[in-house]
Amino acid sequence: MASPAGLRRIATWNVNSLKARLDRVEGWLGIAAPDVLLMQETKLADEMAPVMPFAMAGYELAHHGQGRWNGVAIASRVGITDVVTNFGDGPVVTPGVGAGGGSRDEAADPADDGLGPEARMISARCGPIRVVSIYAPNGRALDTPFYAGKLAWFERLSRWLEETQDPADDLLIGGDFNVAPDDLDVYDPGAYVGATHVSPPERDALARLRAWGLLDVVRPFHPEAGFYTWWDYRAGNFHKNLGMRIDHLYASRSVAARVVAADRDRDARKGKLPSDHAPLYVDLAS
DNA sequence: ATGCCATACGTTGTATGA
Repeated sequence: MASPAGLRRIATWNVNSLKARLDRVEGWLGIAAPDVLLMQETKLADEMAPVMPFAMAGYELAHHGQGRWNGVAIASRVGITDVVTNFGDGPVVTPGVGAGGGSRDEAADPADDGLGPEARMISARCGPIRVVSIYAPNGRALDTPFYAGKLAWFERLSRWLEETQDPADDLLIGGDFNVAPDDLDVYDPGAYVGATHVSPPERDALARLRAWGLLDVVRPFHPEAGFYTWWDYRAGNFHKNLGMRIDHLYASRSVAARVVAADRDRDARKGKLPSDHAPLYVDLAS
């Protein structure tokens, strides 16, 4: 009799280019041995996704990218089925715009570079649960259309959950939310007054996700200050632990009840040419 | 020391990141 699919560890990592980081990601798979790895900022087109290197490591790879910016992926060694990208909205076709161009709709998508909608969401069933890998927009500054676009993107995420998912099911959503939910998640809250990542509307967007039926499954295991997932490359901020906790793993109640440990791997942020984010992971009871 | 920015695209620099 086959044992149930062994899903013990789920991780998320903003790799800041999967092409540039492939060796480090492969190395980390060998060290941390996650069963599922959610990735963000792969910065690859789908046809450039490193399917074979992941296969050699024992993982199937589902990738949703656009090329130069953004890009999200799921690697799994417990199966990948029922993949959904971009909330199932599919490619956006602007009516009346031919190959020769046409006016861009800045209000609808301020970051639209003409290469299609930004690749910021991919979801799949991996063994017994559905996972979602997300890369929320940065927002840049509060008085820009990019900030409004960030809030609209979170609304789209909430609406997708509300319309297509059931909080009673086994679900985990992880990634780079680009929001620090609490002042404890910022090295210097005073330095971030009036900035993105900490504004009440952004924090409300995360609260709406929790209200739908998701729980932060990392913070309960690490209530301490200074538990960050991102550090600016510049000014030795990593080495001074001047960072923010903006990567998160949120789980439905049934999954959250099975989480027995959570941590981030600061070692993966060390050394030459690291990502500016550390991987974050949870362990589930069998 | 964990050690003082990195990515892609492209060209002598620009956009982006958070």
